[in-house]
Amino acid sequence: MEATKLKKSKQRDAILSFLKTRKDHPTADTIYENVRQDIPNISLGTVYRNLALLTELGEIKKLSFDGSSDRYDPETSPHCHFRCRNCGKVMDVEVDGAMEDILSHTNIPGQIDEQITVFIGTCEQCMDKY
Amino acid sequence: MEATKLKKSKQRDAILSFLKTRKDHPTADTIYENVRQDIPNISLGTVYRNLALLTELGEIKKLSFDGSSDRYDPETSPHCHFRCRNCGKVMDVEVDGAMEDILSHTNIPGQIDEQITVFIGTCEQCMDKY
DNA sequence: CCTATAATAGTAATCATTACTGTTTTGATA
DNA sequence: TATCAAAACAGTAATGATTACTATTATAGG
Repeated sequence: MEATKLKKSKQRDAILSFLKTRKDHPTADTIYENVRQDIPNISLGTVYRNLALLTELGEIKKLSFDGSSDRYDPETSPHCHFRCRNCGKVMDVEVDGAMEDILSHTNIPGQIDEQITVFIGTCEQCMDKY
Repeated sequence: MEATKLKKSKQRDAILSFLKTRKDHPTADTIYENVRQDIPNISLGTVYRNLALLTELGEIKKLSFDGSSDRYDPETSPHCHFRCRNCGKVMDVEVDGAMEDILSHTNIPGQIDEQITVFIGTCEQCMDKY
């Protein structure tokens, strides 16, 4: 399996630089709608293909949640997320040190590459509403 | 919103009791194929509807992963999972104490109902293969 | 038994994502 | 700068898991 040579594309650049302006983990469709402001005839397939490629290259992270579209995160350093089950919002969560601790408590056979932690609940704004 | 009165159904009982025999977190389709041995004309929609109902009742847990079908877990006490990115297998992981620790390291605004932790990597069997 | 309604089987629809196809862009080389 | 293979693209069709719909059947209270 030969490593295929990467060629630059303005579509990919636009997708990545748009994502870097956002802290709200947008979906492929949101990215599409926004990048379309600059590149009107970009196709949704191109957005998906480049998001997959960027994820593979480790430049971004893909976040999957129950029952909703995948989201994309420009922040690749280890951190975890909080998701509001009322409004669907996804926020970053700091967990200084705790991520390493958890590994010392487990006994998993095999090799661990990645750890995903998501807190599910109700965000402040949605708490205030009801 | 009136609480609708639950009526028993042999389909739901069969789904739940089948799931309780398994430790491998089967998908809706696997559950369907197995329950079909006993109830040949059960429909896939019935399986999905009852899995959703049982999840809502808190009798089982639904597990969502990137790129694959949802899985269902008869074990409702807090624990986390390991997923092999090679073969897709999902295993239970013990994390005595560590789950509580992580919360003390975070500072989330809002109310937390649930914490999901998944380790991604390569399982022992798949490591041996290559 | 009667009746209201929960639950069902079977099928159709939805929706996010991926695959396909013919065209355009990129970049290495002459 | 002209040539050429491969990467990337736009546009569209296909996929696959899940949900919604509809007419029928099963459940349970009076």
